[in-house]
Amino acid sequence: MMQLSESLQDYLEKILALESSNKVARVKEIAEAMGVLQGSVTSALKTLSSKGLINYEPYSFITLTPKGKKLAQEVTRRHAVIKDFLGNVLQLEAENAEANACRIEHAIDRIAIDRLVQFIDYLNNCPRTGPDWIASFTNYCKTEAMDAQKCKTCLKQCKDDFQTTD
Amino acid sequence: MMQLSESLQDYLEKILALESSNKVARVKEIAEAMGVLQGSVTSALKTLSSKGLINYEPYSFITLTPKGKKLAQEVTRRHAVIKDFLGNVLQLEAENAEANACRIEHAIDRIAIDRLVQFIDYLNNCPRTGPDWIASFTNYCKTEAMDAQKCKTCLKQCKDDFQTTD
DNA sequence: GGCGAAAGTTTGATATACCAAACTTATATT
DNA sequence: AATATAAGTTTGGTATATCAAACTTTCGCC
Repeated sequence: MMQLSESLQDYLEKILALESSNKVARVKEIAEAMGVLQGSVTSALKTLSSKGLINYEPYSFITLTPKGKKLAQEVTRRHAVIKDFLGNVLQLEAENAEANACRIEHAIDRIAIDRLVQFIDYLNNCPRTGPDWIASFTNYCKTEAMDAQKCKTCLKQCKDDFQTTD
Repeated sequence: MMQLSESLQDYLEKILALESSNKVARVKEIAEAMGVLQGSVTSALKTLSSKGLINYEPYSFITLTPKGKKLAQEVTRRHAVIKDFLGNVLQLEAENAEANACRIEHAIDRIAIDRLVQFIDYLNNCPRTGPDWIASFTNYCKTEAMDAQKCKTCLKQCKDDFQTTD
């Protein structure tokens, strides 16, 4: 499709978020969300507009075109998937998961994201893993040890749980 | 520590690889490895040299300083961990795992990488998961279905395997 | 309606990273 | 040792993304 710079992808993402909450986006809000000055936003908006991704007239509000919205949603989805993995699988703190997701969303391609979605799904729903396996991973992160006896008990519990809820 | 641009981190990474195989790195080889022209390499080398990360004299070969080597090894480790996860856990094709790792290595921080290492380790060694669980995930990716009966069999097999190898 | 503040834009500057092409140095061969 | 060629460097230019500060437009309020 169209290869946008990381920066422009970020602008689209913020514009979508503002559009979702406020109907439209304004330069000042985008600048605050991006942590840049308003002048930088105006430059970016011109570029996005020239690529047909936003509706932009000087001194007016900003909305996404259908094309821009689709792209913004893709970026937002990548962000959400990665944050989910980092926060709910790796059990990173929310702030850290967010910070890493912001960067990784630009570095990962469609094939990898789609597979990651499948992985998270499988991990959550396979009876051999699921939420209690993730909890046991969290515990492992604290203790750094695997104990054969504990594993045996854990495994038995896991099997019993699945058989009874069957 | 010192925040290097993605590009300079890539240069360090390539220089380490060349140093490992050839003792020293040369401009031409770095240019080939990076996919840029030699003139671009010379510019980057000056910057790396000014930051005390490489030993560089015009028209001579290049080696890493201890500081540069440490940084290069960190980048290389991040790369290897991510490639391992993408290739051996998510089961992406080697080329795709490599391409994504090249980009993600610059986007992920130490906390996330360290946790990912723990996760891969736990996934490989926990009796509830391990290589056969990953194989069952790979199979799931093809079929996109979870079957309670299959799960029951899979879980029983998993438990039996662990008990006998105990 | 006019005016002041807030919002938005423009301009000129900086920094990074790259290329193309001219130029310099090193080397390899005879 | 001379010279052609390969390797390395320099120069000038492009593109992106940002800031600071001057400038313009819009909008609310009296």
